[in-house]
Amino acid sequence: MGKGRAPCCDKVGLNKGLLRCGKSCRLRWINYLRPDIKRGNFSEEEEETIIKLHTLLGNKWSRIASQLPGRTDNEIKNVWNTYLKKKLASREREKGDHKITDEPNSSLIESHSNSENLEPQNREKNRNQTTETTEVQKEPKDDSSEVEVQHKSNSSVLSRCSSSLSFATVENHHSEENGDNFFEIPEMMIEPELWSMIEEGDCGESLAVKKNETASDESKDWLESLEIELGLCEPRDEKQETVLSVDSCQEGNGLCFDPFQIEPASPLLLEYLYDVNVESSNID
DNA sequence: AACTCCCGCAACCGCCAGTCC
DNA sequence: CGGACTGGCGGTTGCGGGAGT
Repeated sequence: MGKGRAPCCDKVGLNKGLLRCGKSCRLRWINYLRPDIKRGNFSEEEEETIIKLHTLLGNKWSRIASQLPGRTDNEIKNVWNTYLKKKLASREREKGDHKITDEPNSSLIESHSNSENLEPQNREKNRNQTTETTEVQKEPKDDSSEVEVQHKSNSSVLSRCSSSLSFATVENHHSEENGDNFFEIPEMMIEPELWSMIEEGDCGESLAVKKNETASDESKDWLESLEIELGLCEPRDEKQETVLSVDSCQEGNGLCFDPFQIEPASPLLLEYLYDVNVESSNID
C-alpha cells in the first residue's frame, strides 16, 4: 500500500522484500488480506450495531468486531474514531437542549419497535436517541459546548438479561460513593437477536463447525498470502479470487457472510455479559 | 498548475496473557 | 519456576490522496 508508517522493529535478518516481521505479517493478514474481509462503506445497520455495542462494551473493538462478520477490529476502531464519534458529537450539539432524565425512555421503545419501518431521517433520530445517553455533557468551556463521549464499558450495568428489550436506569456507584452527582448509565437497547444469540448457546454450533472445517483452508490462504507478500510466489489472478470469494459467500461456506448476517455472540461476549449481569445482581 | 490543509486508514507501539522450553 | 516467545488487543501515528484555495 505504501500507506502508514515505516515498518516496525529492526529489519535486520528479515525478508529482503517488504521488511515485515512476523507480527506485521499477521496483522496485515488479519486487517487486510483475509479473504472474508468485507470491503466498502459501513451500512446503516452496521453503524447502528457499532454504536450500540460500543455503548455496551466500550472500546472493546475485537468484541464489537466479532458481531460484525467481515469487519475487523481495526476497521471498526477507525470508523468510530474518524466518523461515528464526530457524527454523534455533532448531533448532540444540534440537539443542545436535550436533558437527561432518569425516566425510562418510552419513545426509545416505541421507536425501536418501529425501527424497521422508519424513514431514513427518522431512523437517524432513533439512533441518536439510542446512543445519546452514552454521552456526558461537560461543562461547556465556550460556545462550542464540546461533548465528550465517555466509555463506561465496565462500569455499565445491565439490569437484566432478557430476550425482550432491556432497559436499564441505574445510578453509577462510583459517583454515589463520591457523593457527587449521579450520572446515568446508558439505557441499553439490546437487539432481540443479540439476546437470543446470547441465550441460545447452540445457535453458533453449525457455524463453529463450518469454521473448523475451513480452518485448514484459512491456514493455506494465510500461507499463500504470506508467500505472495514476501515475493516467494506469484499472486493468483485477482479476478479469479474475486469470483471465488463471491461464490464462497453465496454458498455460505463460512469464509464470508451476507452483508449483515449476525454472527453468534462470541464466548468472550457471552462471558462478559454474564459477568456484568452477575455483578448487577450483586449490586442490587 | 501549484500549494496547503485535512482526513482516512493501514500499520506501528506497547502492554498483557498464555504457552513453550 | 522463570525467561523467551508468541498472539491478541487497544491506542496512536503518519503517509497518501482528495478537497480547497
